[in-house]
Amino acid sequence: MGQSNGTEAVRPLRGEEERAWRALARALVVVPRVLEADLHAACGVTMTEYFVLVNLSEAPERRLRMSELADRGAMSLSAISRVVDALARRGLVERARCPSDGRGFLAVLTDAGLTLLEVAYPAHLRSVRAHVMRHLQGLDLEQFAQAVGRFARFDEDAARP
Amino acid sequence: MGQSNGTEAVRPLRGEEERAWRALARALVVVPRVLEADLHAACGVTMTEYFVLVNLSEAPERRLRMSELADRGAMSLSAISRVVDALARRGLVERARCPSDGRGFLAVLTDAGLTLLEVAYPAHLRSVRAHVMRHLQGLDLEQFAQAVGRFARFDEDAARP
DNA sequence: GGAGTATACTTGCTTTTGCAAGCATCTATC
DNA sequence: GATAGATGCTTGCAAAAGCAAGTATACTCC
Repeated sequence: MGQSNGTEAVRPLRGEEERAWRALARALVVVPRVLEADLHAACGVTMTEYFVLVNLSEAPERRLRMSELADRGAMSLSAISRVVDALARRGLVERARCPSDGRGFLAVLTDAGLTLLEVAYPAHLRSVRAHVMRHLQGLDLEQFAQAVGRFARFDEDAARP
Repeated sequence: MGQSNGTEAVRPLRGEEERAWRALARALVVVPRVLEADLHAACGVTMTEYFVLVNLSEAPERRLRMSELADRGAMSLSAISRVVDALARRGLVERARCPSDGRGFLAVLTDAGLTLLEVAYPAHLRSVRAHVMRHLQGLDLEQFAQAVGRFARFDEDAARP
């Protein structure tokens, strides 16, 4: 965005910074792919579909607005709209008009959707443990969570390093 | 893959594990998007195009086989093939037949490609520092790199947690 | 209470990418 | 040295997702 002009010198990464960044860059590509593959193998849903189902299952009355789903997942509304469509065609969710706002729509988790989650949730959890959490043993998880949680935050990272 | 059947009980994540995973899951979605946006704003190339250009610039004679590029980037050969096509259309790389193997093709970085990198590299570096590395201050970077570097490795993570 | 604007969602279009099939070339075996 | 299979790359096709334009409903100010 409004950073400086892009050609001035920037200190390159030091050795240990370089290694940390390379490891992370690789993880950014590989982890989503592996989790997606595991989930697909276990129950035939994509990560975004799973995300919608889980969020609905945790919501009061198992229902949420489209925009709420989009916000939580950092996905566009159009993506959510299509994912909910796809889930509705398979009977895993139903669409309903929002009673308090006629412009709004709700996605409602069906019993079939909940049943599918009973397979998908443990499968995904096992996958996350095996591919990710397992490797964090010995680290200070609170410190890790705080650091990673600050990545790409609008407020914090505009300032100079 | 060949894991157990997916319905057996799995211990849910503990509080600090949960927070670490949520932070990471968000980063997995948001970081690539932000870096991509910065890079595009700075010089109009995508991350995968940038990745190809950087790897070529570091290679002997500024040239690499398609398959070598694909391996390094954990991308499919078809994706690389198209990206190199796109770069070639813009004059940033050239294609050449591999002299030692008539089946193979090389992507060769042009002077124009190198010039573009002189803008793209510092822009990307600044972006990585601002959005990611900046937030790792205070952590043991070697330990972080080793842990993250083990994520989604085929060998390690088949075993039980 | 009506006109104009804002909001919620949907849909058409485009881009990116993986998979699978196809083609060219190389290698091994006879 | 000819034939069979393996390998390297390209290309057709389909899925996923963002942007922008369209539609329907709500809100605001007169």
